[in-house]
Amino acid sequence: MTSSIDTSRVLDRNIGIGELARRAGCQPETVRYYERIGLLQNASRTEGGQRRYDERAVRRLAFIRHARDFGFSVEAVRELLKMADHPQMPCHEVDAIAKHHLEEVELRLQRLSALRDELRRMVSQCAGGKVESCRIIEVLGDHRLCQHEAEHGGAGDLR
Amino acid sequence: MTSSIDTSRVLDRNIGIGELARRAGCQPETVRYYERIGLLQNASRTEGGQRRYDERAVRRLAFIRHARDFGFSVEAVRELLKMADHPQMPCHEVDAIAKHHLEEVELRLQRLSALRDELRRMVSQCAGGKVESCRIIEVLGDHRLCQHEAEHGGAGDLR
DNA sequence: GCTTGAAGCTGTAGTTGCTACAGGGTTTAT
DNA sequence: ATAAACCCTGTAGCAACTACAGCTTCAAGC
Repeated sequence: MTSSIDTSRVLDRNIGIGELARRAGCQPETVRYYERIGLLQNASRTEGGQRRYDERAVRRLAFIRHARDFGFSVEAVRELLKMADHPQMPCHEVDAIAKHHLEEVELRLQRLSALRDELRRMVSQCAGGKVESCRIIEVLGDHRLCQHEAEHGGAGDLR
Repeated sequence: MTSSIDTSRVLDRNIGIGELARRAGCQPETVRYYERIGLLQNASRTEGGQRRYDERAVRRLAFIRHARDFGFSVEAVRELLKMADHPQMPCHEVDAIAKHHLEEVELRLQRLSALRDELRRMVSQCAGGKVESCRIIEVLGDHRLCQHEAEHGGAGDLR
């Protein structure tokens, strides 16, 4: 929170990339990266060429970081920003992006919990003897030992 | 010479990279990649320089793919293979790798389900009006609107 | 005004685990 | 002999940063 007495005018254009990054919870490199890929517009510069930011930039970067933390892809964030920049637009697109993302998250959750079950089973069945008779190695070596069969060709991106 | 009686000997060394890949559920490029990074040993070659595999290679590749599908990193797979190659070793290391992986999966599950809840909340609260009053944009713009507070600096890798 | 240490600059390369070419050569069946 | 299918190497690309190297600038203290 900007507990400001005045400072606003002085500080406003006086935020360096380090402080900006710290306040939004990322690295300066990430900020420069976002600028390079166009999520942040080119910052104003000092005479010496260093970037200087204001509070608006802090909010924008925080928005980006927050959306990224929510797992939105950079491209989705780009869309969301575009919409956030145009408050008069109807928001069904925002909604669509979020819903689509929600679906993907739910899918990943399903896969991941199936994976967890299988791992638990593997781990619990390992008697702790020799590799020869290790249940984990066995299961990994023989797909038929898996409990759930679906998508046998590969679990896809189950990160 | 190639009398059809013992196909096993003839066929055994006669698996091309395409068939190998198909049987293990991946692409030829992936096989070459695994060879390059040392997960698969250098294949024997025909006079013309094409790779030829046997059944053992099929099993090894299937093991790798299966472990990867389980979300084990390539480095973890490398360890697991080393151990699978030495059946007389005690298997507690295998167990440790699997347990460690299980923990990570469970952590990801927790984060992901928190994320799902938040997304559901966001989506359900969006009234479908203008972006101006869009709950989703609001939540993304203001971290304090999140329900769960933990790890406020960023959710880390919550894919 | 000068010095010093922290912070910032650009550009490039690395990360993970593949995938996708381009531009050739080989195998196999007919 | 020829055509189709397969395979080769090497390089570049993907996402989303991160990590340098080798330099310059800024801000604060004296």
